Amino acid sequence: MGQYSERLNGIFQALADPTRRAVLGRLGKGPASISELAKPFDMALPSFMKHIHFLEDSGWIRTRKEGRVRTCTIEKQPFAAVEAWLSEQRALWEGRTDRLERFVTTPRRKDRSS
Amino acid sequence: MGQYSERLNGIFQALADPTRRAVLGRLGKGPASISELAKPFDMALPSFMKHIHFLEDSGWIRTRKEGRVRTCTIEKQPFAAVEAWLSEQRALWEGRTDRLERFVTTPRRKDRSS
DNA sequence: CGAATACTGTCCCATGGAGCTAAGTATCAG
DNA sequence: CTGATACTTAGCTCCATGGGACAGTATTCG
Repeated sequence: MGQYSERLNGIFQALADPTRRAVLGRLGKGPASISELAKPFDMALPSFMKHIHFLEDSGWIRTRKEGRVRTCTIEKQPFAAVEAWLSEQRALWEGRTDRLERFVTTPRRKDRSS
Repeated sequence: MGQYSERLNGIFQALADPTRRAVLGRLGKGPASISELAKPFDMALPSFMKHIHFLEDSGWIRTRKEGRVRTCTIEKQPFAAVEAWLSEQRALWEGRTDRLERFVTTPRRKDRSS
C-alpha cells in the first residue's frame, strides 16, 4: 500500500501541469513527434522538452528517436497506478460512509463540472 | 475538455506529496484534528500545516475550528474530478486501442464498475 | 556540399514548494 | 491568574519547477 509512494509522486506531479495533461491528451489519440506535440503551445522548444522529459521520467510516456525525429507514445501503467490509488482511497471512504453521512448527504455547494 | 484545468493543477499537485497522500488516507477513515494528523510525521507543526493548507486550498479537505482544535474532514469532489480526467483519457485511449497494440501487449483490464 | 529541419545542451531567471526555528495568540484546565 | 495545549504567524533556507535565450549537433533535402 505504501512503497510505490515515490513513483506516485512523479506520476501525480506530472499531471499537475496543464501542458503535460494536454500532451497526454494528444498522445492518447496516438503517437506523435516532439515538434508536432509542441506546435499548439506557445513555448520555446527547450522549455517544452522539459515537460517531455518529465513525462518520460515519471513513466507516462516512452520516446524513441528515429533519424532526427523523436516519437512519443503514451504508457498505460501510470493510469493503473492512479486508479489503484483511487480505489484504495475509495475503499477507506466507503468503509465508513455511515459516519460521514452528516457531511456528504447534503447536496454539495460545488458544481459538478463533469 | 480543458477549462477546469486550473482546478486540476492543485488537485493533482496535492497528490504529488506522500505526506499529503497519507493525510488523505488517514482522513479517509474519518475526521481528525491537526495535531492528531501530524503525530505520525516527524515534522515541525508549521511545516505540516502547510500541507494542510495545501489540501484545503486545493479542495481535498475542509477544516473547521472549534475552540482551539481544528478538525479536518475529507472532501469527495476532487476524487470525482480525478476520475473524470481518467475517464476522458481512457476514452481517448480506447478509441484507438487497435493502433496501440504494438505497444500494449498486456491484457487491458477494463474499468471495474466505479 | 550547403541549407533547412528537428532536436539537444547549457545557462539564466523568477517563483514556489518543503522544510526549519522562534515567537505569538487563543483556548482550556486548575 | 497561571500554565499547558493547539495551533498560527513570521521569516529564513534550499532546491525544484517552469519559463526564456542562444548556440550546438545530427539528419535530411536540393
